[in-house]
Amino acid sequence: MGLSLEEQRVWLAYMRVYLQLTYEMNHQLTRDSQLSLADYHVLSALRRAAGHRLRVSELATEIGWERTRASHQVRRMEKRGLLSTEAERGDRRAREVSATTAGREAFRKAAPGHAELVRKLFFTDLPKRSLASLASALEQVSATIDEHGVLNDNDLP
Amino acid sequence: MGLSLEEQRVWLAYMRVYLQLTYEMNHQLTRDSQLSLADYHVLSALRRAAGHRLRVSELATEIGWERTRASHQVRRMEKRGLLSTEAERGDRRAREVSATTAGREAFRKAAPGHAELVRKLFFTDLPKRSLASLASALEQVSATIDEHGVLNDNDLP
DNA sequence: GAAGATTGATGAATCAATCTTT
DNA sequence: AAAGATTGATTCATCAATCTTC
Repeated sequence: MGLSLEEQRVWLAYMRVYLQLTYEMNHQLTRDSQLSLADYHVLSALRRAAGHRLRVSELATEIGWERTRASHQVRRMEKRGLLSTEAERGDRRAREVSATTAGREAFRKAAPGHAELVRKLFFTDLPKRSLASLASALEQVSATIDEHGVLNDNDLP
Repeated sequence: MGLSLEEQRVWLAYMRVYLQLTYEMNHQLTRDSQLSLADYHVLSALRRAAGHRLRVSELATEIGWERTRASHQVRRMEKRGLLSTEAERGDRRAREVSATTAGREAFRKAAPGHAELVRKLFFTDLPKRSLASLASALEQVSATIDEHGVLNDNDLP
């Protein structure tokens, strides 16, 4: 059940990066723009999405949140004028979320500072030759979580 | 300023793992034990610490939090009987935090389930031969953040 | 009844202001 | 005044309960 020594080493390093980086990203964003890290995740997911729109539940899955959290976040961002929503034609249970002009503009303004932070804190001292293997390792982990994770787990008994 | 294509690939994968894994860890812990992920971080940091005790600000640094967050968290955990604190001899401004017997016991009970989740979601499909390079890459990133990050940045002008 | 989503209450995180000891 | 830490107010996250459309 326990982790091997080498796995423990990986895990401790991962946790350190995760904890430090979360703080730094959130701090930089709230200081230099009017966006929180949560806001940024939402706008970033919408920008990557086909048609630049997502259902609330798709948005939640994309960001690794529960629906209820996404719902609250969307409501608050809508109130601030960053998002707009409308009922989906064909299935009026679903709501489609998209960024307003103001939302896209806020993201556009915040993106360079965020990217600069990422470059500075994550990539500065990382040798170029290690990028490919790092990418495949992380992609593998992400795939494993997709398969075995519990978020949006619609398995039957 | 922008990231290269390969860097973008690494970053997207990192963010996906970070978002998914945070949710899964927190969910598993709160479901199977009486500890939140934040509680677990605190108890884990104390267990690793020399003498199994840390000042509030050391604890904060270790977990990547601001002092104020650590202070609130310690107060709540003390109320629940998981931690105890005492003024440091020699410098009475500082408070030393340590886990109570109940706190250590709660951690001991929660640890196997947490480790099992980590093994399942992170390491299952990760080839053994990629562990060493993954560890050095993450350790390098952590060192970079230590150097360039803003958390507990005591630089002079 | 199930899928998609929202609401309301409670506990947690963040920011600014404050307190105490050095 | 600076270092170490806490407090109080506001915003955010989480859980359980509910609503609406299929």
